[in-house]
Amino acid sequence: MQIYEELQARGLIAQTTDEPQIRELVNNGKAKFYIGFDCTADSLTAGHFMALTLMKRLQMAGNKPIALIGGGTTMIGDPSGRTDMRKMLTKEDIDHNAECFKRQMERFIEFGEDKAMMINNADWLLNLNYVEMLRDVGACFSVNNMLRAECYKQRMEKGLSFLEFNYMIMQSYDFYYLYKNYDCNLQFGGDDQWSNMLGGTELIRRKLGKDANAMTITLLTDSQGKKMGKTAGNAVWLDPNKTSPFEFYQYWRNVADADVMKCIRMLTFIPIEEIDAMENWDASRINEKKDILAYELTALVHGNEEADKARAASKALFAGGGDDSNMPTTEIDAAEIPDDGITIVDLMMKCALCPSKGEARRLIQQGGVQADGEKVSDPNAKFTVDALREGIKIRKGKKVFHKAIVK
RNA sequence: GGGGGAAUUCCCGAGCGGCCAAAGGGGGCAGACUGUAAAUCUGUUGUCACUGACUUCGGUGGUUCGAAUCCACCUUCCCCCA
Repeated sequence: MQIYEELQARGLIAQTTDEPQIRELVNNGKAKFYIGFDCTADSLTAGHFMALTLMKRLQMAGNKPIALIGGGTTMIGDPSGRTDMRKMLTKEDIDHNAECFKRQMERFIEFGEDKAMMINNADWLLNLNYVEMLRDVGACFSVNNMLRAECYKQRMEKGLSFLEFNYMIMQSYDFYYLYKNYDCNLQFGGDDQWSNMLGGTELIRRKLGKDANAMTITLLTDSQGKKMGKTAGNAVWLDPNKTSPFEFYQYWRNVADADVMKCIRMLTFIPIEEIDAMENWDASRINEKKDILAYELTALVHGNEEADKARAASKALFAGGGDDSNMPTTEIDAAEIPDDGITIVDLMMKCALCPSKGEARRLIQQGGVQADGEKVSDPNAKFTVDALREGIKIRKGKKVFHKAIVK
């Protein structure tokens, strides 16, 4: 099976400009494609992960990826799919974020001569001269068409600033620039980027009379239609300091039944044939599938060693017994504990298990807290320094485990 | 440039000068049921020294015994006209 067919089989392809052409390029390793990443935060997220795997897949098939860091476009802010304006980031923030992105990508994709490239669009966008730029490409955009674009639809109701309106032009300019200077003939991106990407192919056609192509990847949504890669509104980060490998593992371990196979297909590198075989597994093996998904992804992002640890910690906690040495742990200084012991509420605060004492109390009153396997029902229950020397396992709710230990 | 309207807690959104820590919904968290799933039901959802106190309704002042609510100015956003 060739790469394009594989992408199809994995359900990754959403829209394409010219399918036969793209297929031809990609399958013969002749594609030089780019994917843009706007650096709105200091870490990539699970949402970017699919784009990274796509780059890797195509790279393995002999194509050349360009990772475009959006140091310039982030100055504008993409309004696609948003109902409100993004917070404006300072130049310094953006530079810092771009640097973080770079480090994370390097761990995942091979960069270097003849391999993959990493470029920052700040290099050309920030030096553009307004009038020159307008005369150069401004005439190639029809405001009438832009206003019809799907990506602005939501904002037409709530209001769209001129700043953001220009995002599409910047992104189009990127593609044009890369096409001219780097022979980049393809752009890939999330399906929400479709209109921005078409802006680029259109610009290239008008300016150079050449055809460039664009293809979007299916957005990873759960069975409820919500974007995946978020918990309670917070992103699942690829940076281990922001989302620990254990949490990362747990996120995927906890996906809904209905979403497991989809995630395995779209995100892992397990061969299609094996995945097809998994589809026929007995329903009772559903948890096995979730474990595979979680393990594979954790290993890809954090390495096998961390994935092993996360899996071991998970097994120890949920399957009972076993090794708990990988449980998230807070070390407390003995001096911080009063002579007659620390209350469970304070202890939970120390471990950052809840944002306020009130919430800790409520949790306890509702029976959601256990210490070393025993339900704690009194918010004033105390633990002495001696008891804590051995370490106490606190369990919050069903899934959050934490060890507190005095050193 | 002219006219009109809006800003409330994580989000949407109700709110009579005192009975407002502020309805309702969503989301979150916890409990029950389960399989670390989904669905469902229940509780809960500003902070703390928690039968009490304190801080919150875009900002700053003011009126009042008392202001989310009234007034002035400012900021931001939306709509209509140019």
